[in-house]
Amino acid sequence: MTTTSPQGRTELLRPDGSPVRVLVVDDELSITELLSMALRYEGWQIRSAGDGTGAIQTAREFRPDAVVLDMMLPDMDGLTVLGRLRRELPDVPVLFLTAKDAVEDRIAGLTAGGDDYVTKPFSLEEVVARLRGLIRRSGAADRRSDSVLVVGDLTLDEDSHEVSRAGDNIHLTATEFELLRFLMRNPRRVLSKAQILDRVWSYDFGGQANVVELYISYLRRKIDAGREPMIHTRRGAGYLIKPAAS
Amino acid sequence: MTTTSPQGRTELLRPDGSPVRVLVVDDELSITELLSMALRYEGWQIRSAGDGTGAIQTAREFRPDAVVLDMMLPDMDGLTVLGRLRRELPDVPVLFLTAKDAVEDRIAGLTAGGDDYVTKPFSLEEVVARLRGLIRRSGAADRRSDSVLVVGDLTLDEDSHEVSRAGDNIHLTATEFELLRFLMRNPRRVLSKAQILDRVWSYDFGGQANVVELYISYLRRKIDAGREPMIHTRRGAGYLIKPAAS
DNA sequence: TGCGTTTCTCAGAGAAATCACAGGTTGTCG
DNA sequence: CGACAACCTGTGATTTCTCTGAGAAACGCA
Repeated sequence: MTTTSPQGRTELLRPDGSPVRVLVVDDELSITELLSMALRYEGWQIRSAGDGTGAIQTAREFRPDAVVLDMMLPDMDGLTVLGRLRRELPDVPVLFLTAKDAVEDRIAGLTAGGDDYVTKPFSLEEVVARLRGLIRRSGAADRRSDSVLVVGDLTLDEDSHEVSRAGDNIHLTATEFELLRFLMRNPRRVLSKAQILDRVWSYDFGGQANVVELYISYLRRKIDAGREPMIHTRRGAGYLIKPAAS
Repeated sequence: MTTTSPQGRTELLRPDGSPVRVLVVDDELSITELLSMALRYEGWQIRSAGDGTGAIQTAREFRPDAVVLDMMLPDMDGLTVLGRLRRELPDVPVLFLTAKDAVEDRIAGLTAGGDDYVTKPFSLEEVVARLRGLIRRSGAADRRSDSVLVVGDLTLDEDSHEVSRAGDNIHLTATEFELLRFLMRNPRRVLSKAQILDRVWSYDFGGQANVVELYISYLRRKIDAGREPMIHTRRGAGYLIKPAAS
């Protein structure tokens, strides 16, 4: 089931109307806190654990609808945790966190059951998007929820990664896509450059803050080109997207 | 009966609308878990057993619509298990798992009765496809479900392994065929290289991830050659297939 | 055993994406 | 109106990703 909150954001809910529950497992406190904050902001209920033992215990009692699991834990191997987790909750989808260079060996076979993974350092938008995808496909959330964001005549499909405005297909790069997704998931709301940087770029991004301006500029060229603009600047505050009319 | 899930995937269901039930029998825990995960993701109900005794017991109580049976079990011969299984469930189709070099006439003889087999190491696509075939033919699922995938003017017959585009027959190698089947079973959805590798290549594949690129390249040569392309790259995300128009 | 086919590795070419930098433009406020 | 800050965007260097040819190894079959 989906509902639309007063701010215009669409939330995933479970069929009985209660919030989705997510368990976050990582040994770095900074990561669990970063994730917990971001996922709570999605309206989900979050618990976290710092090791495998804690993860199993919490899972047993908390019964999450999805799990975010770092493959590198202090007390036990990620695969072991996965196995025990599966024994407790056979159908829960898992989003793996893994170091970029470890992708080749350990991850093999893990996405086969419909699970997914992101590599560290990740962007929060990416994690949230993938979790939403997992939860949606697992059936923990209402099946009616779909993967298409719509603002005015602008459309973004999270499954096919297709974007179109007024029927015209628009090609976006990966970063442009994530930025637009973030804007469209928060229509009519001003998002500061800092917020955008925090959500769309990876948490260890150390570059100039004006990448955001740059990418907004790219997006405008592709989306607003010769049309009624949808992306607006609020000088000193940030950016927002809204339907062209109004 | 088949229904189409929100992702556009087609699911097998039993005539009464309940999910198909599959029993997985293998002594290696990693294999039963891999299979359970993948088959659950198909929307099926899974039970597993680690030896012949357990298999018989579980079968008696679980009444599966199909069985995946490793021929090499610790406590008894695969044929013995099969015999007892048949006593419990005379009509249930069986998918044998067997080591590559052990493909004797014994197996060949057994499959004459409508059963089937795959050799280890297998790919999940192969197991799923064969199971779907067995279940479909056994009548446990609705007969109307058929074995032809269609995307635009591209057609793939899972039974005859025939592929054609706009009427022209296209010869594919085994790997090309499985890759295309996976793409066509998930049309208009971006599939990452990791997902493709996990589903289409065998679970013990330890090679370079760029085989996927290579085989996509092969497929394009055969399917898109001189035509409107159907296979598309989403840089940084993966690949997807969709009808040429649109 | 020998030959054609298939699978896969490797590596280089090429294309695309990302980002820093810097000069130009616009808006705001005294 | 002028000055400053915020914002926009062209240019190009660098990095990353993808494609594909060539050939080695494994396989299947006669």
